Amino acid sequence: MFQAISKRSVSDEVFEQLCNRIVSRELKAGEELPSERLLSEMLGVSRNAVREAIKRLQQARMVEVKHGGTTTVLDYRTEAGADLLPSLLFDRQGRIQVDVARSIVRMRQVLSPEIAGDAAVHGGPSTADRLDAIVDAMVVAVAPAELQRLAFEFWEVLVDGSGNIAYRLAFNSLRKTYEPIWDLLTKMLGRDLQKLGTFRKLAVMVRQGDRGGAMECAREYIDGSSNAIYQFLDLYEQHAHTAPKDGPPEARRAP
Amino acid sequence: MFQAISKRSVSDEVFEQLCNRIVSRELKAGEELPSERLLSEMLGVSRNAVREAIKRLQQARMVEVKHGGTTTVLDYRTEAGADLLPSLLFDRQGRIQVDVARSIVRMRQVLSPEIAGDAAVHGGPSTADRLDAIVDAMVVAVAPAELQRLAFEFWEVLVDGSGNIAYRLAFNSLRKTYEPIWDLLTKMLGRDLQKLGTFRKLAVMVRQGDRGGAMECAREYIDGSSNAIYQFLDLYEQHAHTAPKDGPPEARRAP
DNA sequence: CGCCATTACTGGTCCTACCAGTCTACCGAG
DNA sequence: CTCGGTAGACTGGTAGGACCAGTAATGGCG
Repeated sequence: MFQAISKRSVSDEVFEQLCNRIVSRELKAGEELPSERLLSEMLGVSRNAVREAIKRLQQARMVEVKHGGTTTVLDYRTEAGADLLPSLLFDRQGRIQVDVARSIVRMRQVLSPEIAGDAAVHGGPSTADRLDAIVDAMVVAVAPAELQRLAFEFWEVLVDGSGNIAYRLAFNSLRKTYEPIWDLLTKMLGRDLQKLGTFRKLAVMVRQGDRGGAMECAREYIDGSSNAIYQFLDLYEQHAHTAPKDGPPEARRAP
Repeated sequence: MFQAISKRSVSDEVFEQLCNRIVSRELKAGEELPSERLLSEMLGVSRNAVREAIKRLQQARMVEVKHGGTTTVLDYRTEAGADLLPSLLFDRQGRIQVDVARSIVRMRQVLSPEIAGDAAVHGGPSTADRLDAIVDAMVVAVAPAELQRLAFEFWEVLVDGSGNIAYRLAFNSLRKTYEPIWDLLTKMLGRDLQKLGTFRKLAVMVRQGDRGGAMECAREYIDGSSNAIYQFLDLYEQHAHTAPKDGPPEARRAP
C-alpha cells in the first residue's frame, strides 16, 4: 500500500507550525505574533511564505491582522469555523483527541436523522433512485473498504437530497475531519455496515416521502454506528493513559 | 451610527472576485484558472497578491493547485466547508439568497435543542449562573438591539456549556453568516426576544440537569424565532420577484 | 511507430525596494 | 507642568524581478 508522498510547500509548513502552536495554546489568545520580517528570519524562509501562511490563519479567523500594527492571536474556540476541526482532531504527537472526536460523532449523530427527514421531503424519486443504486452496489460489495465507501456515498446523496446547503457544507467539514482516519473507521464500523436492510428501508422511506419514517430509520443506523465509535474512543482513551507514546499506526496520513 | 470603513486590501479584492465568480458558477467546477502571471496582469496587481488570494481559495477548498500544472476550480458544494456560508448568503447584487438563508435557519433550529440538552447534562452550575446573569441583564435591557445581543450571548454560553467543540465551531460559522444582517434580525426577532420567561426556564433546566426539559424549552423558543424568519424570507422572496433590483438597505455591511 | 529529450509552460520561493498605516517617544508651545 | 503635535521607527501591504521546481506537450531520433 503506497500513499502519496507529502510534498508540503514552505508556506504550508509555516501555516501548520503556527496553527499547531495556536491550537495547542502555546500561543495564547491575545498574544502578538512576531513581525513578518522577524518570523521569516527565525524560520529561515522568505517573508512571502510567511505572509501566505498568515493570510490563511486570518481566513480561518485564528489571528487578526492590523495594517501598521501587529498580528494578534484570536480565541479559536469563539472565532474559528467548522473548517478548523481537522486541525483539532490530533495533537502534535498524532494522538486522537477523544473529546474532539466525540464532539464530531455527536454532531453527525444529531444531524443525520434530520438530513434523512428533509431528504424524504425534498429529495423526490431521483434521490431515491440514486440511493437504491448505491444499496444495489453494496449488496455485491465484498471488501469492507468498498462497503464503507458506498455507505458514505449513500449519506452524501441524502445530504444532497435534503436540499440544504448548510447541512451540505457542515457535512463536508465533518468529512474532511475523519478522512485521515478512514481506515480506522472501516474497522470500527465493520458490523454496522452489514445492515443493508436499514439502508434499503431508508431508501424506501425517501421514495415514499415519509419524513418520520426516514428519521427513525436513520436514527437507528446512526445510533448504532455512533455507539461503536464511542466504544472505540473509550478504549482508546484508556490505552492512551497506559501507553501515551503513540496512537494507532494509521492515525495520521498524508494531508 | 458610524461603522468601520472597509479598507479591503488588494489581495482581499482578488480573493473576493474569484470567490464570487466561483460561487456564481461563472467559473464552473473543473475549469482552469488563468495562470498566476496572466491573472496578475489582467487584474493589474502583483503576482504576490494573486498568490495570497489563491492560497485562501485553496484553503477554502474552492480550487485545487498543482505545482507545475494548472489551478482548477472545485465543486464547492461537495468540497467546501461551512466557512463558505457567508459568501453564499448574498448574490452579487446584495440580495439575500433565500434558499441559503432557510438552510442556515433550519440547521440552527435543529442544532439548538441538542445544544441545550447537552448543556443541561455537561454545563453544571457555572453555566447556569452565567445564563441567569444574562437573563438578569435582559430584564433591564431596553433597546431591542441590546436584547438581541444578550439573547445571542445566551446561546453562546449554552454552546460553551455543551462541551462540544464541533457544535461550537459550527455555531461560529453560522454566526459569521448572519452577522451582516444583524440589524435585520433585530427587526425579525423583535417579538420572540421578549419571551424572557423561556430564557429563564431554560436556565433553570440547565441548573437541574434536565436534558429533556432543556431540549423542549429550547425547541419552543427556536421554533418560534425560526418561523418568524421563515415568514420574513417568504415575504422577501415575493418582494424580490416584483422588485428584484435591490434588497433591504441594511443587507450588506462592511466585511 | 514508439520512446525520450528538449522546451515552454505552470506554480513555488526568494529578494529587494518601496508604499502605507500605527505607535511612541520626544520636544516645543501654552 | 501639561498638552499636543510631529518625527522617526516600527508594523503590515504592494510591486516586480530573478530564479527554482515541477508538468506536459512537442518534435526529433532510434
